Formats: sequence, structure tokens, C-alpha cells
Amino acid sequence: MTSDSHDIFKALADPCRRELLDRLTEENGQTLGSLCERMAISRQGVTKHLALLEAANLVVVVWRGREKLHYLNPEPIQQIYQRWLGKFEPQRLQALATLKQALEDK
Amino acid sequence: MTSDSHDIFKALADPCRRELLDRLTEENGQTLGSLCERMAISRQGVTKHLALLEAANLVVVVWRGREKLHYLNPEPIQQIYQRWLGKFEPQRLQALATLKQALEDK
DNA sequence: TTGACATGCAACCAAATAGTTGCATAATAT
DNA sequence: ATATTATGCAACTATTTGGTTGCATGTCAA
Repeated sequence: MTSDSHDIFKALADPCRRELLDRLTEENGQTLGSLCERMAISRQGVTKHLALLEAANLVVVVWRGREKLHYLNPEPIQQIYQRWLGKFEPQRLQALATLKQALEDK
Repeated sequence: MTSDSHDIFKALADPCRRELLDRLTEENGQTLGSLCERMAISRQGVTKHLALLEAANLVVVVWRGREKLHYLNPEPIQQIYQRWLGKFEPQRLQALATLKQALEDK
């Protein structure tokens, strides 16, 4: 399943969602309740954010009884780097040089 | 000048803005008018998107007479990878293994 | 079986976003 | 000088987003 890069960028655009990903890097497989602790927003707010992360395939959910366990899926992040962000890498030095020169010609 | 990663993620979240960055990787230093060609939205729409890219320091502007030249700045993209995306890399294999096992235990 | 716990669903609201149009300004070309 | 070109600024609108509250559902424990 290859994820839509648009959803991924959108998912990463919100600080709350990046915070949730950060928490999952610290401890993977947390329940919703656990992820809600010390969050400034309500449980339902967190639920919505997690839904977007799931839609972007950045988080995968496993149900255990009444608990919903959230697991990090690092693959989409790798993908956007390889497919999109990475293309700025080869041109990095060139672009910086071009930029510098343009600034000097001002 | 160290850019705010929030602005960068926000800037990257919109397809129009990624399209603009793509065009600048193809040809750096384009004018506003040039960047507007074959865009589905109005010039003012493009201007607004470029303003966000500038705010995120992803694009740097140089004025030449009445023309506004747009240059790509690849640095912030490097930064977010190194500071944020990269931290998913070391844990990548571990996270994938954890995820796989969690799915199997279902 | 009853109560508590973990979560989902839907309606609603405010703020931010993406887009438009109209007019203004400054630089270049004729 | 005047017309044209390249862009900026401001007001307005529609849609999306991020958040809330209230109630419903399913699972576990006593």
C-alpha cells in the first residue's frame, strides 16, 4: 500500500500531530488514553488527530479488547524523503551557490 | 537565521506550494509572472503561496527592477530532516518489527 | 448483572486557509 | 509623456480545520 504524499504532508503540518508522533517514538504501542495524558486538548480532539495520522498511514492501530493500541509506521516518512525531499539534496550545493550569487548581484 | 519548523511543515502541506518548489528546482530564479504560467489559480493566489514559502525561508526573493526573482533555499528542508524526520530513521527497523509483531498478535 | 472504563459518532462553533476581485504603484518601453 | 508590464495591497467569500460537547457502544471487573 503506497500512501498519498499529500496526506502525509498534511498530517505532519500540525504541531499536535507531530507531538503525538514524538510520543510514539518514545513509547510505541500506546493506547488512546495514554496518548491523551498531558495533552492540552480533549480526548476527542486527540482522536481526530490520530485519525489523520492513520489516514496518512503514519500510525497503525491494533485493537486489544477495549483498548486501541497505536503503533508508529516510519515507512511514509522514508517515502516522502526518498520521493520528494531527497530531490532537493542533489541540487543543494548548486541552489545555495545560485542563491548566494543572486544575493550578491543585488 | 534558523527557521521555525512549524512554518516549514505548514508550507509544505499545500500541493500548490510543493508545485511551486518543484518548478523552482527545474528552473531557479524565476519571476512571479513566470511561476504563474500554467497555474490553475490567479496571480494573487500564487503570490500568497509564495509569501508562505518565503516566511518558511524555503524561497528567497531578489528584486531586479520591477521583477521579483524567486530562488530556492534547500536549507530548511535539510534542517527538518536532520532535526525531526531523521529521528525516525534509527528507530525505523525497530518500529517496523514492533508493528509487525503487534499485527500478528491480533 | 451492574458499574466503570475505553472508545466511537455526530452536531456544532470559531478560526484559519485558499481563493477571488478591484484598485494602486513602480519600472520599463515606445 | 504615455502606455504597458510586473507586482503589491486590501476587502471579501467559501471551505477546511481544529476544537468542543453530549450521548452511544462495547468490554472488563466486582
